[in-house]
Amino acid sequence: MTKTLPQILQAGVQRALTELYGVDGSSEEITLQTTRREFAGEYTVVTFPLTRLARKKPDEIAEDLGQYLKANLAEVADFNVIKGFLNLVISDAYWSDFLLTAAIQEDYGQSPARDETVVVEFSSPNTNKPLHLGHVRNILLGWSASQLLAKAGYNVKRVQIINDRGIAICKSMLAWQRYSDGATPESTGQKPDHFVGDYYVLFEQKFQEEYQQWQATEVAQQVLAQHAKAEQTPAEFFKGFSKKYFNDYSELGQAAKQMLLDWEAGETETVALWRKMNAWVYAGFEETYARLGVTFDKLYYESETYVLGKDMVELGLEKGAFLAREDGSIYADLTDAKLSEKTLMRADGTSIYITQDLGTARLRYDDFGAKRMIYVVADEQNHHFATLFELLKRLEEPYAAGLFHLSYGMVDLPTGRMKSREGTVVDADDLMNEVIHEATIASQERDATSELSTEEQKAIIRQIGMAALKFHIIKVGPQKRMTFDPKESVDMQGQTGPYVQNAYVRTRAVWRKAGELDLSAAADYRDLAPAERELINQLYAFPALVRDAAEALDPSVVAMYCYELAKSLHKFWHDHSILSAESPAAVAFRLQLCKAVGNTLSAGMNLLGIEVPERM
RNA sequence: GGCUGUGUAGCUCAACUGGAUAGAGCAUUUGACUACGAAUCAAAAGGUUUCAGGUUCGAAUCCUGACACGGUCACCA
Repeated sequence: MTKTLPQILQAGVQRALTELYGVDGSSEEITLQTTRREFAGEYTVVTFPLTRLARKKPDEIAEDLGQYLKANLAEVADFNVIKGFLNLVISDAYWSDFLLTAAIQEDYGQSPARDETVVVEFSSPNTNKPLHLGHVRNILLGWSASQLLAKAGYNVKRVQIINDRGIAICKSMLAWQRYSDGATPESTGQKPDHFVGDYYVLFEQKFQEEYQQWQATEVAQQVLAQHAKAEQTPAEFFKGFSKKYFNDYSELGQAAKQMLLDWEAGETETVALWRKMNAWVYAGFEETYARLGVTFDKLYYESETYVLGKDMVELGLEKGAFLAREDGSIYADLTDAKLSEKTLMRADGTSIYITQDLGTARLRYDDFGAKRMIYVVADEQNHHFATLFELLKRLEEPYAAGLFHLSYGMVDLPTGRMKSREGTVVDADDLMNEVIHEATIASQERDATSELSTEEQKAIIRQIGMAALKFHIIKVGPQKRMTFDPKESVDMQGQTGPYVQNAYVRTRAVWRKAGELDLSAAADYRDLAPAERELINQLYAFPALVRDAAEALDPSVVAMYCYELAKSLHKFWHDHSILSAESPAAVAFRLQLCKAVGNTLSAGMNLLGIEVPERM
């Protein structure tokens, strides 16, 4: 392994401190950062922290260090001092050599494989309705995170747990049973997950109707009189009462709950219906996943995992990690970990939601031997995962230290929060159709691919539309709650996916035009232009950036990087000729530069799950 | 109320984890296609980083306290 520039410079400064001032500079006191764009140079030493050691003024230290580094390090060609900041200019020879030997490699940025498996769980939908915008953010994050980890050398397993049982799917089932008249996705021509989702919506409608009628009854008025607070209007009260109504009064609620019981009892007809409707949903999901370009290594089904975990609770009890109450229920006291008491098993021996998560974690460890597992789940479940991880830690599970909740903010619309009950949910399929539609219009205006077949054109347009959508979502840091404006998501100019794609397309176009050329002269090229230095410098940052992003599980930094690199390419393109450059050396060098930039843009976008077309 | 996240240009987001004059895009105004692709480039304008203290050479970033908006605090999933 050759040393990186920061390592070389750091060591150089350390030696300089010893030789010039006779002091030992520890690496913490040497702050090295990349130089801001408005100054000459690529790396900057901040000398303020060194004043105590050297007992000199910051700018004098900077001057001393600059002289020393320029004289003693081949990599440092020049320097300038502004206040206490020492800006170092790296030599053209170093950059040129780096570009032609390292950055040009096909797999540039790929870390060597390590013998460590990471499981990434994402998407994990319910099966009662189709995927929506919230899932899209989840899926993009999960996919990118897994790509990043793979690029960083990990062996990655992508999984999801499909929430295929429970009251929600029973609602869809019941509504279908009562109101469908035997309709199927085939008979109506609908996408099958949408078909099922429509019955879920229908159930809610029918339930609301029933609820409305009930509110006029005497029973309802009695309930109102007894339970409503002083300042509540009847409408307000009934709004909050709907869950209780569902459980205690509703005929539809009773029927749905009965269906759940039948399912748990393995009643044949119910199970058959459940199978049929879930099969429809899976067919629909598969299509959506395919359009999004994601795949999974293993699917877990809640219907199979929901019974797991009980043995672990028992084990925890034996170990003394968990406690039993007088009624026989089992709980964990997590108050010393700033969490609350958490019940893990009811007195009747039935389990709680979190119990199955214990079991599923163990199941995955057994399946993959992974000591790191990442759960991509929205931040509304922060507390749940904090609890889950604490429990696994107390059970002394071997993978407990490697658990991570990749928590992300939920997606709002400009009009506010998405609410399925109010019908404001943005459907994933509709969204994709919309961006592809916009890409079609934009493409027609430009007419740059008309010599290609219709098939090829459609494929490119799909890639452009999906790039716009994905980039728009993934560029926002995960932790941040984001506002999704559909109008902005179809933008194709400025800080967007298509902008990056366009930069890539340019690097390909110039190579197509170049044909067969002798590129050996590239190494003779001297006097790099600022735009060239900028590009190479950015390329240089890529591997470390990928490693950092993988460690932080933050794809948004990769998105910003791709944008910045594309921007530099566009500027370079505008300022310099490539094929008619001033010398054969310049032509060759710039072509190689284009190749390296193109490769890196492609690799970066691939990390985000975004394809780059050859033309657009 | 406890815990937790967020608050930066009109809008959507950055800021290398304490460094230089807080940066991009969109929108607005203006300029550049007879060039290897204008889905591009260049320029203007836009800020008391929610507020008040503190820590130090230096704060959007760290600490304290407010304020605003989310989330969460089940023997629900």
